[in-house]
Amino acid sequence: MPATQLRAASPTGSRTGTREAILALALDLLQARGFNAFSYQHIADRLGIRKAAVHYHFPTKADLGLALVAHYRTQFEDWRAAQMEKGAGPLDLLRGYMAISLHFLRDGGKACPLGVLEAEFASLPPPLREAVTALDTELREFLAGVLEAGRGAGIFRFDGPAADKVLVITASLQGGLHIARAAGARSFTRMLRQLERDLGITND
Amino acid sequence: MPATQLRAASPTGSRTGTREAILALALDLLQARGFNAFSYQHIADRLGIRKAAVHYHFPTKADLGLALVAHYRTQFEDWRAAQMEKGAGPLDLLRGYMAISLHFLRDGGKACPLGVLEAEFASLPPPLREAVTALDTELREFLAGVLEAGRGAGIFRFDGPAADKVLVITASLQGGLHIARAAGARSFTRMLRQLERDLGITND
DNA sequence: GCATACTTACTTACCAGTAGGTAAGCTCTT
DNA sequence: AAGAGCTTACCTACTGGTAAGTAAGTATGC
Repeated sequence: MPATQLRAASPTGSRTGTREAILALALDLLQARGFNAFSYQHIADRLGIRKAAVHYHFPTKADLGLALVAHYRTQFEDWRAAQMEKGAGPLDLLRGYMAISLHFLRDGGKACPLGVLEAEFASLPPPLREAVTALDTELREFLAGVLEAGRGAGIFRFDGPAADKVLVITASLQGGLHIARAAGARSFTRMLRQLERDLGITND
Repeated sequence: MPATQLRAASPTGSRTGTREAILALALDLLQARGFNAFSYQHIADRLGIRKAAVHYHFPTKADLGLALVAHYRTQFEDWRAAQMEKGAGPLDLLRGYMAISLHFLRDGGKACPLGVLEAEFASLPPPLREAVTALDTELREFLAGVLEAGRGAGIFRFDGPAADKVLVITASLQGGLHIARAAGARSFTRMLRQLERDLGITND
């Protein structure tokens, strides 16, 4: 899509920004309701455009899902780059990652995009499944590095491989966001505190 | 539902067992695909009956969802009663609970019914939401008791309130079952081992 | 500098399929 | 005779997706 690149490069080229508006709204709907629980019609209605306009930008729902994963991946990469630039340590990185989840929860009870897609995994188009698996792996590898570095620096304390510990932490965060919808937001903040205790982090 | 009680009480009263077959299949579909991802038509097709027959037993999908939660609750109560009868200790109970999750995963990559319903919480009929919250609370209270008893007996070792630790464990189990679909079944068994390590359980 | 050719970003109008749900009738057992 | 347990036939709403058309902008050749 050379035209898209052109628009992205030159601000004057983007007259409406419809594509970006669809992506932002769809990510919201995905996190708040799930991939199978929103339709092109919902997006069109809330954006004041026609359904076919959504299909123009994202021909099939699989295309939209793929773009959503790519969009979320970009957001994560930007966050990671910003953290690295300001020299964030393992504790900053872990707490920053937790803060992202907490922000989701407070923003209308949203969940992690990957957690939502994994919950609906069986009904996802195969290409979307592969994209989810790939990003999921990337996030876990990043966090495993954070955990290992933190343990080496004496900031975290835990038994077993960091690759196993990261599974507990990401599963807790994703599952905890879902549980918080039924059990209340406090359940999630209490869970976060417990996750820190389980890493030997002593709170002031 | 007097008819249900009658059929359940007197085996001769149940000629076909259609109601039970619907419940069993619907629970399967719920765990494997999600509440919004199966339809009355799916159930009817796989059971060799008509869609209206499903509506006869469960007029609306909310009714079916409510029955599903009640059904799962009964299964849990039966399991708990059986464990209590054979004098299971905290470690048996915790591992038994983990084994249920592992059994779900191996039975076609199914997830915890409550975890699935919580992931779709926003699109659930309000009565169903309340039933989910109630059962979720019950399960957590049970497990918190197990954790506290185990800590008192020197079997488990963890910091903080058992009510917080149970949030980490249930969120891990529910989230871990979803993640396993994208990351593979091994990720779940490794996560289970880490959960045990985080409780100070030393494996042979 | 102006017409021609083409692209972008939509709209209107439609499609087949499926969703949940209902009313009326049939059949078998008690 | 009555009711439980269905079936047939239907309804409306909505799903993802497509075809055809159009207004507005951009690029190119002369």
